[in-house]
Amino acid sequence: MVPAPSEQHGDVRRLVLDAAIAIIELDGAESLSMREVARRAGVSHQAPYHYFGDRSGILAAISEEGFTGLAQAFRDVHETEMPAAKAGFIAYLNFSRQNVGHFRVMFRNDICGVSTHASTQTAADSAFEELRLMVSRITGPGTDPNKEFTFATMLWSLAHGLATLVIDGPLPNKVPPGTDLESQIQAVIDLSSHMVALEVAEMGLVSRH
Amino acid sequence: MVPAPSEQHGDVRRLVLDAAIAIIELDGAESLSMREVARRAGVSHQAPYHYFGDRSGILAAISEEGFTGLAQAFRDVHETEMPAAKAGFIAYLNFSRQNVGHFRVMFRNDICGVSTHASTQTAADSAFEELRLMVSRITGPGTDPNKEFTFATMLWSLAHGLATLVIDGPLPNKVPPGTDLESQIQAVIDLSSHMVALEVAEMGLVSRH
DNA sequence: AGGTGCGCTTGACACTGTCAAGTTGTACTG
DNA sequence: CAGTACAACTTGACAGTGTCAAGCGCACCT
Repeated sequence: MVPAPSEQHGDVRRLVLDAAIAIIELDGAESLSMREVARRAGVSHQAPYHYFGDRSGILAAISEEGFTGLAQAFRDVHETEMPAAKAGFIAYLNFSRQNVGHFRVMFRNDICGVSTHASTQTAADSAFEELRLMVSRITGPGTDPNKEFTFATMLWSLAHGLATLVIDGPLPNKVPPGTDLESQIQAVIDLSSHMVALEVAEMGLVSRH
Repeated sequence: MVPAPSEQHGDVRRLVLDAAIAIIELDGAESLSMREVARRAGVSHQAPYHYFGDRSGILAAISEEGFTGLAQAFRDVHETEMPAAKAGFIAYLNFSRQNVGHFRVMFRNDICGVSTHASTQTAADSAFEELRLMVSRITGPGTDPNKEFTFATMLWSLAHGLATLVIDGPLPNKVPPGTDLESQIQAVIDLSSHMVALEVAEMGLVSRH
């Protein structure tokens, strides 16, 4: 079949990518099939291979896009007036819930392609660097880099754990009656921010001494 | 081919399950193939179906086993003399790292089978109940149930995030030179426990007032 | 002795990822 | 303006996959 002339061309790559993201969002990366992607994008079963090489290529492209977006989300945190930790949590949760397709791929080392696709690797590094910058704003200047890394990992774990439990985990089913998921997420973020603030305050006291 | 008489029978189910867990541990749930499982277990390509119905059945069985194990790990926390929060973190991390195959399936709602397989559901519920009990030991008696749930979710997020970042995420590649993964994990756990203790202490002060 | 059913087996089918080899339009060279 | 090179797809083929259907052997009851 000849390519439909109704479609402005050059978009095929984007069409394919969006179809893939939609499938992952609906059914998980597990059931991402190149042929289904092609069908959704309205192209031959081989067109996706033209742009992405193979299945891992399409996943790498998705996670590259995701890491770029996450880095931007981290940068945007600097603009808010909220405490940095709280703004960071909210940014992470928002990003993950608004980009479920990307998120499901990005943090799965087996399929995200950071170790196999250089451009994905760079995008991931850049997101991580933004995280580091954000954390150094939270802990304040002059913090020991090693301590800072530990702190960053802790914050990251907290945000990442909550996001994955919400998106792919059992949390939505576990919300007690009388409240809803949204307010529980808010409550966890508030509690976490408060707790982090306590820790930062104590770190300040200790280091001042 | 006639079943090999060398194999003591009745073990086939276990053989199949272990083969599946091994595959998931090596290559992720993504690439769990029923036929490969059968090959590893040394049975026909249809034998796994006899015991587990279909692919989702085998995954459900794995996560059921996982949740049962996790519940036990939580129960064992009561025996230690460590602060409960710290012991809980360590238990969660140890469980996840020693049962990577199980863990990779348990917290993926799309494949774990909690919503489709009743026995998996019960096992998951029991693990969650143990978590709740553990948390109530941390926050102390008489805490508002809603607040307690929020606290539980926060602790769970922290532990779960760290575990997933370590097992399937980019953390192992990000450890700064001069330290190793193990000591960084320890440091994050220590920091987290300390921070949680600060929060609990403040909660106590506030409620006392 | 004859049936019943569990614990597997082989066989078949539609579907998958991927390699190989066209086909078409477009851009650029001579 | 013919020629050619190349990107952007296409169709075709192949081995491997999940799953349905049906068959076989053996233990156990009646």
